[in-house]
Amino acid sequence: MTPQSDLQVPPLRPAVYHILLSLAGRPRHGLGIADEIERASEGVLELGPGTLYRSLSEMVEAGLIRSVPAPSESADPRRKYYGITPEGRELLARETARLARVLKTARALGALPEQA
Amino acid sequence: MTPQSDLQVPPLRPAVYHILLSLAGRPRHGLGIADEIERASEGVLELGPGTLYRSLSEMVEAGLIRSVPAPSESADPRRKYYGITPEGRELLARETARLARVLKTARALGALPEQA
DNA sequence: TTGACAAATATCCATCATGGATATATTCGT
DNA sequence: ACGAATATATCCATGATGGATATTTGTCAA
Repeated sequence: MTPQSDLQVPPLRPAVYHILLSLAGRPRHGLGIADEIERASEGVLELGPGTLYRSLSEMVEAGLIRSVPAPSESADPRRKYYGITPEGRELLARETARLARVLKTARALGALPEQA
Repeated sequence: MTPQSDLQVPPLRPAVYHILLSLAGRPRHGLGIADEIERASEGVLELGPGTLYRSLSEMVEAGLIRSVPAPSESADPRRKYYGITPEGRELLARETARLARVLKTARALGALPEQA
């Protein structure tokens, strides 16, 4: 009965978190987001088109990201660019802080191959 | 056709990762694992009984954890204790290292409320 | 000791997130 | 202008999750 995922509070779904992260630096368009996520994760994370465009719609609806005009350099008008909103940045910060606490715990337990 | 989750390679499902983490320090029994995860995450992460016992079975099957004799202090023979295996510890280290890289990226983008 | 309650494990089911296939439109290169 | 490629969008089968429920077993007090 209660919704399973709020999209507004941690823990964030991995797709939502990595989309926010990929937009933290600068606006990107749909496939550019997917490419950046795959690049940054060294191929470990792949975002299918279903998850990608569904997540983008939900995140716009939730006010985490919004449509922005295309950067002048890009001429292809098919691309829809998205930028992170202050709300999205706030949520990204909260989830990142949570991850940092998890990692701190893991480090304290010696759950790392080396000091990273 | 290809299995969606391998359970042997990152990215790990959150349930599997946190179970491994909760067992890194010492063996625990089923509900003790769930309690520890909820405690360590300050109530953010909850593990339902479905996910808990299903994950435990899969992880034993995959050789990530194994049944261990109960610590002497505990008298209740209903409890089944699990300990992490070397394979589980190795996987935990790999996934933790991946998280560390994600966090490093997030920090570089200023996606943290403060230095944590 | 016995009866009531609580704890622990286990299974079932509805819901929802995911990835890939597919569809559609539009642009680019030649 | 035409074919190929790009980008977005939707659909569907699969799988992961949480909670309800079931079952067993132990604890505790009277």
